[in-house]
Amino acid sequence: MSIDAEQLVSWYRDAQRDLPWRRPGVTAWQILVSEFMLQQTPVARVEPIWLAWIDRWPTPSATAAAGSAEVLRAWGKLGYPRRAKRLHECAVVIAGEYDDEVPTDVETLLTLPGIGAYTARAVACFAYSASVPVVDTNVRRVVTRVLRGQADAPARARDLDDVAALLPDDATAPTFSAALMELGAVVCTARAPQCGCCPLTHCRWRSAGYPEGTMTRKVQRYAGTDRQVRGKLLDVLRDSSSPVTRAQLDVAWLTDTAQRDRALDSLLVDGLVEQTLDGRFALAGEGEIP
DNA sequence: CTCCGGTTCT
DNA sequence: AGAACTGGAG
Repeated sequence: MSIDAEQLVSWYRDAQRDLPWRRPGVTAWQILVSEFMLQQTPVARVEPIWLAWIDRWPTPSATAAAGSAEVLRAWGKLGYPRRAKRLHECAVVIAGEYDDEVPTDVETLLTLPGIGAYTARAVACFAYSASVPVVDTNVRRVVTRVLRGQADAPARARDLDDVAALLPDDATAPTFSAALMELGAVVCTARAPQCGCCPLTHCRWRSAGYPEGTMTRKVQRYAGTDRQVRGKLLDVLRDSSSPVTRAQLDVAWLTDTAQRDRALDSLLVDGLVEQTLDGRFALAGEGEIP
């Protein structure tokens, strides 16, 4: 059981989106930055921020030198700001321990902050053309449908090996991986798949008559959660170039004071916010000398 | 397994 | 009102 690499790759060569991090001349670090930003975040929202970001900080050392507070500010409202902190930490390590060059092997990449199983392989594959399986939610969905005939399925430890077995045994492997992700992103989508535009001639899901998915997803609310409160608190800190008082933070969320306190505490624990000696609050690294 | 943003589309 | 979005870490 496999996926026709020829069909998929030739479709990709013609139909791929013109994304800025896919253009020639983009460095491994800049691809790494795009992968951090794309974690759980749609392409359309990442694009403008990535363009401004690499123009301002094109290298790990430039990013490290900027300081974590400025990096958190530039991250803006992209979401999951812990990613920004980890990206800055990543820059510090690469600049300091790897001579400003992104490591090429998956094992080393996995040791860096914010880089997990997906991002390590995405960087190795897309930045260094390594023939490694790149498995994100899109790839998992495509493989589940085409090869297993199910609309969706939970992630399994086997997924990595299964996708590795699908890779063509030649130099087109990285393109095949990009194409698999692209197919999941624009054709074989979660909600309204465009099967009429699918380049694959064999698909078990189609043969089976598109059976419904059975996965019960968790609701992941946002309004009224601690995450929203954390966002409100960070809004205040991003907009201030100097530390703010507790009272200035308190007005950001008056609905539930216990929740507000819990949110602020979690930001301190995550290292996104720091308290100054006089008891005020600031973005982490605000006081550092750039 | 849970938590962690914020926007957009349906 | 839900769901989806190129995940990682505790």
